[in-house]
Formats: sequence, C-alpha cells, structure tokens
Amino acid sequence: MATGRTHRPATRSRGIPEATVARLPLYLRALTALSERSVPTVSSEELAAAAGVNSAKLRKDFSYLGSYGTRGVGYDVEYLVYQISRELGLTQDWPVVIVGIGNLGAALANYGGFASRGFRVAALIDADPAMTGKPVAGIPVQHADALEDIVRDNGVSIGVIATPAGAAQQVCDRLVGAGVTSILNFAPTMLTVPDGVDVRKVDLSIELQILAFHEQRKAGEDAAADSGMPAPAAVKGAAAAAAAMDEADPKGTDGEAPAVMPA
Amino acid sequence: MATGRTHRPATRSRGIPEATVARLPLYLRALTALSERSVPTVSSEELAAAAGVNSAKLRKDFSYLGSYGTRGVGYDVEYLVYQISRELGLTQDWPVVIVGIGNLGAALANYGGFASRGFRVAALIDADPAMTGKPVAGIPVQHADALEDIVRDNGVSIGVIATPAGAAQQVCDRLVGAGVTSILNFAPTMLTVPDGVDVRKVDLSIELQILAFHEQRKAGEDAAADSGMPAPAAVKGAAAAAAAMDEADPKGTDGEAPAVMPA
DNA sequence: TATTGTGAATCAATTCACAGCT
DNA sequence: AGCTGTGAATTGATTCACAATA
Repeated sequence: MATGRTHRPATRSRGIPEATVARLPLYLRALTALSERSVPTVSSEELAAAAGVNSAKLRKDFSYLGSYGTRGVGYDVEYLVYQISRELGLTQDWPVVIVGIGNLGAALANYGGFASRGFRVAALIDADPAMTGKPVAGIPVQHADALEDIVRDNGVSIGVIATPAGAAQQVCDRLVGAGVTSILNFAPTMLTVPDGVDVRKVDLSIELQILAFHEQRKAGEDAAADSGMPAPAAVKGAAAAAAAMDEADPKGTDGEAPAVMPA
Repeated sequence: MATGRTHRPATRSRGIPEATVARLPLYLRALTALSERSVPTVSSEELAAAAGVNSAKLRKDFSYLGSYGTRGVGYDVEYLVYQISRELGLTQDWPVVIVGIGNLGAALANYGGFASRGFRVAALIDADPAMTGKPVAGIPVQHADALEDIVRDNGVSIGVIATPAGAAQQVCDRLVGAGVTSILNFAPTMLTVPDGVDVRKVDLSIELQILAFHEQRKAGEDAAADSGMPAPAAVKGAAAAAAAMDEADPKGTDGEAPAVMPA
C-alpha cells in the first residue's frame, strides 16, 4: 500500500492519488446505473451528482486516468465504464477466499456482489470441523487445515478474514504465507503484515463510534457536561466500562466478525 | 457532517479534525486492551505501535483533546480511556435500530460489540411479514409499519440500514422523518439526506475494488496490457459486463446488504 | 455554446524537530 | 533522561477559475 516504486511509464505516468482510487468504484457504480438505462453520455456535473461528489473533484480524478471526455459534450458512458473497470483491475477475474464462516462470513458468501463481475468466491474456510462440508451459499465449507492448498490451487491473491479477533492474525499469517497479498479484514484487530501486502479494514464498531461523536455534537453539549474523573489520578474501574466493546465475543450464536456489504 | 457552526467554548475550542476523530476509536481499542492487562501507563511510542500509526500523529491527535499525558512518563491508561470515551460520546447509551434483517442484518444483530458499552440494539425491523415476531439474537423482529413508533418511543437517533439497495432511500427517509440523525448505510447506494443528518457508508464491493486496484499494480502490468476498446466509439456491450456488480440482488437467499463488523 | 482539462490557490493532514516539563 | 506538546515545514487533497476546444 505504501511501497512507492516507480513502475511502467505506459499510458499515463503512474501515481493515481489514493483518494482518487477510493472514489473510482463510486463513479463506476453510478456509470453502471446509467449504462443500464442506456444513457449514452453524461456531463461531469450530472455524474458527480449521481456519485455524491462535486464536479471539479470528479474531473480532476478523471484527469489522472487520461482524457476520456469530449469538451462541450461530456463522457461516453460505456467507454468510461470500460476504462475505470480496467484501471481498477476488474476486467480480470479475482478468486477470493473467505475465512471464518460464522454469521458474518455467511452473509458475505451470500452477497450477490461477490458472484458478479470481477470477484469470485473460490472457497469458504472455517476452523470448526462441524462446519466442514456444510454448504453455505451453495459452496461447501472446507476445513482450515486445507487453507494453504486452497490458496495455491486456486491462485488466490485476495483473502477475506471474518474470524473472531483472536484468530485473525494467525489466519492472516497463513494466508500471506500461502501467497495472498491483499486482505480485507473484518475482525476488530490490527493485523501485522510484511511489506508488499495490503490490508483494508472494515469495522462496524469504529463507524458507530464516529457517528456517536457527531451525534453528541448535535445533541448539544449541555447535559452531563462534566460528571467526574477530574484528573489523571486514581480512576480505576469507572472507565473500564468503556472497555469490553471490542475484543472478546460476548453473546453471538457463533463468533466471527460482522461484514460489510450491500444488497 | 459538514455544518461548520461554532459551539461551546468549553474545555478546549471545538474543531477536532475529522481525521483525528476517525482514529480515536482505534486508540480506544488499543487502550482498552492495555487496561484489561492492567498496564498503568503507556508512552506515545508504544500506544502508536499498538494502534498502527506513528507516534507524532498520535501525540498531535491527543493534543486536540487536551494535555492528558505526563512528560517524561507517558499517558495514564485508565484516564485516557475515559477521556476518549467521553469525547466520542460513549459514556452515554445510544439506542440503535437495524432495518433489514436478512443475512447481514442478522449478522449485525448478533455482533457482540453492539450489546456492549455505548450501543444498544433497541429494535430489529424488517418489511417481510414472515419475519415479524421471529427472534433474531434474542430480539423479536418488528414490522416496518411500526418504524416511526419504534424510533420515537425509544428515542433512537442512530439507524443502521441493511436492506437491499432499492429500499434504502425510502427507509432512510422514514428514519430521518421519525427523528434519526445518524445513519450507517450498508446498502450499495448513495443516500440523500437533509442537512444535519450524518451518513456513513460501509461497502464491501468498494473495498474489494480498491484492493483489486493495488493487486493489479503488484502483479505487473504486462499481461493483457491492452486488449480492446481503442476509442470512445461503439463499444456497447463489452463493458456492460463490469456492470451487474452492484445494484440488483442476484443470488442470495434473501436480499440485504452484507455488514461490517468484528467478532 | 457547453463542457472538459488543468494550472494556481486554498485548505487539511502529516511529519519534523525541538523546547518545555517531570 | 525521557517523553510530551506543539509550532513550523511539508505533503497531499480539494476547490477555484478559466483557457482550450469539440
């Protein structure tokens, strides 16, 4: 993710800003919707509105990819869909494995978006022997012992971790050892990986906490402004309540990480 | 989210950078782990390593909250846990409703993190009458007709949308109409909300696409460098393949959005 | 005429580096 | 002696505003 090497001088100089890369999927989704409605062209203004960004930002983003628009007219929808798909690497097939088939892993396996263009669920892996062979989303769950073989046999380079926090690092190490170089982590823990391996993290509790912060700001900062804990003195216990949040696996039918994804 | 008002002059001048707010939950998690191991103090260096950031950034972040450390020593773990919890608004109870109890909604409902400090699942809501009354994670699912009553009766200000994309905007409108001012959206669609309402989005397909981009960069840009679609001419069809990804609900036992969250 | 593509200006976030305290 | 807190420098992202052009 942060290895700043200087590769090919092709098409356009490399170095699309990370912020731009993160928005390309947004544009692609909006363009796809237009494509389905057979809209032939869009202006930066229209497309920006559909993607929820402003048009100057969108044009600047596209300028990193090349000059794919026509002045006075706009962008050819189909052509842009193709160019962005290619830029994102979606014109090829990416086999992924999902490790940890609990509530969340199952939800991910059932996600329609996986099965469509670009990504393919190559295997579902779980450490619980009782799960082995059980079909989830039509795919039989395989035991964790076979992880390395599965990754190698399928040429998997993207792994999804949906295990409990305690197992995540170990699973990560095994995935990386077997050749995976991109990881999507749903477990609420920081993963340590060697250079050259990308990790993206999706964490519901963090998203909720950020919302709570803003919500608090809105609700007025009057009520219960200051109630205790005046100085870094002996405050043991009181704060410990805020703990528990992450780690551990309180209730939950089985333990894994909730996932992220749309219908 | 972007309303730049100038509120209370209390404790410290308002205006914690958004990037800092987004990292506070990370620090909180690391501190919580230290707290559980009864570690009394940490240096910025140690805590930064545990949270996966560098120490200068962490110190700068904390400087926005106030001077909670001790030079030559470090930070008091319990005290910092308390201060960050308070800053994030986690010292109060936030009732949340989850709308759309499919694969993903159920995974979210079962997520342990919800039940612990700060957030409480006040209700589960689904539009399917067959779901009504069925307990999920010990909480009976209620019908969507009761949405407004549920939100008002429970004083809910945070809503989680885990419905199919097609229903998301309508659900969002109803939540906002009933008084919800913060929304966590798992549906793969852009939501339009009035000023003063925050939306955070979690989207697996976007995360995967970002990973694919970096993966492609690593794999060498040789193979299949350029295969077709030379100009913005007649390219109908070819690119349409990249579509389908989002929207719609291909397979999937029932249709909702996968979720995001840890064990 | 309408709309892109992009330098220049602005704003935000990160990192440096060190003075100030304990 | 060690570590925080923070101005100053730097790097990165966004927005402005307009010349280029189909």
